[in-house]
Amino acid sequence: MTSMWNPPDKDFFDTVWKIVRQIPEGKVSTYGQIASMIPPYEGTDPDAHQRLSPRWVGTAMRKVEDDDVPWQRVINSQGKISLPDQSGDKQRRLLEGEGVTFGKSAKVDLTEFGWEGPDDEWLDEHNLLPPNLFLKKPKQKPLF
DNA sequence: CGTTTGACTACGC
DNA sequence: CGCGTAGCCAAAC
Repeated sequence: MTSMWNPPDKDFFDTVWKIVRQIPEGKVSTYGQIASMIPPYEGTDPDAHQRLSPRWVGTAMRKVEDDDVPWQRVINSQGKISLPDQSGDKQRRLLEGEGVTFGKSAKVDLTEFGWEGPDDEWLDEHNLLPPNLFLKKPKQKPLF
């Protein structure tokens, strides 16, 4: 039930779009990183604090209609584009037009182009969490 | 109202 | 590195 969300937003699509609008030109973020910024919410089991699955960030990108949401700046955790070839090419061209470069295996170097997230003040204003930059094991160095 | 569906990810080879 | 797989979970149907 959407009313049980911690943030005041009515549904998580708005929250996802709001975050994606903060990604600056020339930078990229990942589905998992965006998802990690949204606080846990109460699921059907009150004890289980659920987090938004990165899949839903992808779903939110698919539903983007407003031109002010830079959907092309969200790629997957491998640094690659998660779209069928034709649309993927469009996304790649858009990013290249912003200065993002693709290396071997059509991968973006996240250490160079990865967005580190909004500043603390913005996060606080919107009741969101700092992005989890530790993509794999908790005690690992951040990937970017 | 139950089933299917992903613009995902971590992990094991 | 690449590839397959299990888990993911609200929305769409």
